[in-house]
Amino acid sequence: MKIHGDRVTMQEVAKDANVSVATVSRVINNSYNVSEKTREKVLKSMEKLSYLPNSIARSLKVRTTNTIGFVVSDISNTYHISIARAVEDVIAKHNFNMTVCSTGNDKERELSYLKLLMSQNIAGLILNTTGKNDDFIIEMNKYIPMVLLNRKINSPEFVGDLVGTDNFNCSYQLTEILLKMGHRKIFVVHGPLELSNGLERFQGFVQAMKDYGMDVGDDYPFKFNGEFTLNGGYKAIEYMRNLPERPTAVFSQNNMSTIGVLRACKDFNINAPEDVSLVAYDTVDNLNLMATRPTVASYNTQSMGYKAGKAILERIENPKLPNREFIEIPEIITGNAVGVLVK
Amino acid sequence: MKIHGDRVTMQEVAKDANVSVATVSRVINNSYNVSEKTREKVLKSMEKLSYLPNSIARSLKVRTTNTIGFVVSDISNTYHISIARAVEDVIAKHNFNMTVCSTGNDKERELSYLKLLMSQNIAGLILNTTGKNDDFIIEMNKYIPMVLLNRKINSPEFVGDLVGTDNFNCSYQLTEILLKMGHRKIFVVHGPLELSNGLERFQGFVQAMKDYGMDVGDDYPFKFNGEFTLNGGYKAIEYMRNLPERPTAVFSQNNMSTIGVLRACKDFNINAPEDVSLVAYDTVDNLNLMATRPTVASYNTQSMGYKAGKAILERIENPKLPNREFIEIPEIITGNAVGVLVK
DNA sequence: TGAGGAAAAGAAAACGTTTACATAATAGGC
DNA sequence: GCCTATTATGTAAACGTTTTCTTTTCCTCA
Repeated sequence: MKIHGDRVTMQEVAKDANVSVATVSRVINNSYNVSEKTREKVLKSMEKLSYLPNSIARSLKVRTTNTIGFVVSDISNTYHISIARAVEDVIAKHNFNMTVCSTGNDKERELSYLKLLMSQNIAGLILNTTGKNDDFIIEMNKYIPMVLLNRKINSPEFVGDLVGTDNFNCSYQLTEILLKMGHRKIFVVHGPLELSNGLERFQGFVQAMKDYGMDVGDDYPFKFNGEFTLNGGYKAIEYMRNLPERPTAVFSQNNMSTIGVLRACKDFNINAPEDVSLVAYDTVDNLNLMATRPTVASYNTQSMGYKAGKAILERIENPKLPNREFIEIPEIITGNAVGVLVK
Repeated sequence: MKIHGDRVTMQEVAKDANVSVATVSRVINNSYNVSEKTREKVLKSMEKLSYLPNSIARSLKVRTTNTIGFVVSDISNTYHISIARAVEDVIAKHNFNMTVCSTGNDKERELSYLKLLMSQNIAGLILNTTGKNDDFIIEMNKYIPMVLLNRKINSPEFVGDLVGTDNFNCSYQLTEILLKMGHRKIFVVHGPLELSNGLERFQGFVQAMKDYGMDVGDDYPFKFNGEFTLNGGYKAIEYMRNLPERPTAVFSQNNMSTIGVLRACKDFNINAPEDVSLVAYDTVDNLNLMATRPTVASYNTQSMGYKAGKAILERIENPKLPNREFIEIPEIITGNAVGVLVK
């Protein structure tokens, strides 16, 4: 628990350069009132002693850090990590770094991470929330600039930006692809409906169905909450197999459930597009190398991360920026797992 | 740049509870010398004011933080991120969090990240080094406990652990699979030979070839430095196409180059195993869903991350632990892209 | 040459904790 | 009830910076 040795401090640099610590501080933060001669002297001493500033001490004084919090349901989800990677690129240029946290959509875990981050005085937060800690987040938001990822916070008090996708419309569009091909019995593997993105995607599906004359009510047989997880997607297909009537198409509403769906189809020998057609919200890793490729709505996660990174930096600079929304447009990539329904 | 408001401090809690700050500090760190009565009183005040400790101030005093640095070439590489995820799970239980950094194998970027982390007084570092900043790392290592990932540091001064794979033997083994099937003209897409893992994998290949009577010298025609990148893997195949003589098998030595190889094969209509057989070090995402599946040496990255997380915690607790090595055993997964050579 | 002002440098307080040390309160033993 | 040993609490210094306020040094110009 104890650091091995003792690092060299400003005091020592000051002594070595025969100036006061204030002067050393000034050359480090290159403020203007320091003569060229002493600046060089100090720089030389810093070099000689290989001085490294203590960010902790600095942070205590200036009351902010160089760290951005990045809190998502699962950092190992390629969707999230590729956003994170882009964020990193943006903020690294400003000498920021990034603490990443996976909540697993668990209320307690999210809360404890948020508290930890807040106690660590992070400069800003990029958050894909579980939706279960709105009260705390609103409180935290009074101190920490925030950018939301995909999931909104239901409160007028929230101040910050949102980077996300057009859940409703994109979902509508994907559903329509199937509908236009004649599919009507569409099995939807949706996500948690408490989450704004889960709900909106589901609603997009419902609306499209409605517009084509299908009513998706409580008794609609072809739906399953896949929880946006791999396991959930797998279970959805297991469930589907046992239905008295088979759907002709499957619409999985996020990348993880899509992978689950694909694995289950493989395991149970369900072929696409012969047995079912497949469409999916989000793309999956190595899609172009896969044997069975659903038609997907692919988002440019790099661009999303870039925007999120830029947004949080701007918001740190100016915390009272008006709320903004950055909505990404998907690219529809047609796969080989979708076919016209032949009756 | 300025935090919105002012958070509540220990002073205020002390005032509210009508005790000294020392007492508040004591109940927070629940040291023993505090009566049940005042403990309750303080706890109540903390609750009432929703007090959150200031980790920065604490860190300044106790000279350590709750943060682990995780520095790898590319955090969005599924291999790394899934290790990171496991590390996170381990350390989160101890109320640590993790700052992740991608060096892109760039010397300067790695150096600036390491300096930043050191100035931030991280408690420990998990490092997949570029191999280009050994001097600084050795210096840093005097202050910060370290666990290396896959790539060694060439210095007797280094104190820390290594979590890695048995590069030489595993590479040998994969090569031998091809050799036993009759392949002799094996195209090896290796990594940077300055890196310990790059070199050892290459050497494993060379040794296996030698043991089967093939000499892989400077003039061996079937090799290409794919730099452990996707692009590199792709270029390797482009290069291979233009060789006067075609190899009968390809051995790509990390996951990124394997993806590059697979994409290139697809683009150039090179079929496996008809045209070439494919083996690979590391597995790739969604392998089981892919049309062309190389035979791979798959590592349990979760277990590796678990070990790395555990190791760093132990080392933080006790910095003068002897150096340790945790070498993971691969699972060979036979794919459909490997075939016996028919002359 | 000397006064005045600008520029450079220093002294010291502050950021919010922890902790060694000092003091006050309590309990136990007679 | 008094003394002592113990436990509980308080005081103040320290962690390594930044920054305000002073003081010193250096010019410029009459």
